[in-house]
Amino acid sequence: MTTARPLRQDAVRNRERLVQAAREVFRRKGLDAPLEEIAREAGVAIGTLYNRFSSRGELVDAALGPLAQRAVELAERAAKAEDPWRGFVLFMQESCELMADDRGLADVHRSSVPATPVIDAAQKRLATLKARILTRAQEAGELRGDIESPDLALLTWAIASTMDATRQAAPDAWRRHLAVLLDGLRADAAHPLPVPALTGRQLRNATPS
Amino acid sequence: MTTARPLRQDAVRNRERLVQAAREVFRRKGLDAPLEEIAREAGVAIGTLYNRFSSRGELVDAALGPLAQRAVELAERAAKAEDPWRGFVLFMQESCELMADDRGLADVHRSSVPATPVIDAAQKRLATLKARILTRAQEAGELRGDIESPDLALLTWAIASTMDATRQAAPDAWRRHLAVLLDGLRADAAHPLPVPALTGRQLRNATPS
DNA sequence: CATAAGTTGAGGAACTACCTCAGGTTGCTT
DNA sequence: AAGCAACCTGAGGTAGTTCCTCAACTTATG
Repeated sequence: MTTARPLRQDAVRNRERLVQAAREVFRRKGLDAPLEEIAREAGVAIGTLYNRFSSRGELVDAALGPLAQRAVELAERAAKAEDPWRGFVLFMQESCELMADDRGLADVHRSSVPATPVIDAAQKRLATLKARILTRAQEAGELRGDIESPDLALLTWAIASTMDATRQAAPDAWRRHLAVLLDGLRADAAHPLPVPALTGRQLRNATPS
Repeated sequence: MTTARPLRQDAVRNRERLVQAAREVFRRKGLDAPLEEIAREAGVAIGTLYNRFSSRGELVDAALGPLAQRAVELAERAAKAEDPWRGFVLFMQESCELMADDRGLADVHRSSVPATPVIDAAQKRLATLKARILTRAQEAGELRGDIESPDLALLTWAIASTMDATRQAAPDAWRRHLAVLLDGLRADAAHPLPVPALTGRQLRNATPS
């Protein structure tokens, strides 16, 4: 086992600055933002970034861990809402709000992320909760029954795309998009769907933007 | 006025090959595909491409003109369908089918195109027809009344995104997405929308993917 | 103050795509 | 069939991006 020697104080400080900067840059530009920009934002040389984080993944983990946690907590709340349909709507809306505010977090939802332990765990947990939220709303008879988890993933994905497109011009435009989708997701609006849902495998094979 | 001397035969042949190749490559990769790939597909040197087409726009015009025309014809048919709602659904469905088959054409719908005369004209015509199709369906009481043209543009955009994502893994997945959207667009499914629609200006300022 | 830990940032490597132009080839005219 | 202009070719220059390294310098710490 590797005995980790404590970091020097300036190194600790720089690490913290880098994490902050990464959070901010990822928020603005998504998880594939140039690392050099993060170093600049942190007021630190690029070499220092590579000293502290040997890969983008480590930095993503450090920066997005807390945020991903918030997304999970949100899902947990929604999964235990008294009214299953309201829980579903709540989840969709607040997830989207988080995504609208943070491109990096949107990348997590879209799974367009370099796999990292922390993010992976959050995604797994999210997947479970999403399935529960969906099933509950269906069993309550409010959410249409022919929708499956992968559909939800795809729709979320689509909303993330309109967000990316309209973020500058009209930061709230996605709310209309989501509202129309939600209306289409109600059981009483349902007309038969033309093709079967994606399998999990197909969804994983879907290429991020 | 410039007297255009006729092209030499080999030049004519190469030009035609380039247009064919461009159609194919744009179809697969979208309108920002590398020009070198088009030249390769045409079995012609890159210099020749630049001899025949001084800009990407000219090539786009030559390659997509006919296809854009088809999209317009489709809209014209839909705009004069006996049943306005069926016309609307038809338009959405067939437009999406064209987009699913041709990434380049999807770029036209998304307006993520270097402005060219031919494409511009097609887009203008399409915009008019779309507005008519929408209005008719609304006046028939089938399409929800709180939807406006820019909404439609955004939704089409979103579907194009899911297409891009799932094209390989599940080429028909977008049909489910569209179906849910259409259900949400019916007048009898409508719940009030939370924010105003995009203005035309905002839509134009929206950034392509 | 000695030393190891840490920082720095210019610079090399690897892509990608664009566009040019000198030199070779070929169609077309007479 | 000769000669010329039109055409084709593709290596190579330009430009932008991002990644990552490392020798030289600085500084925290015991």
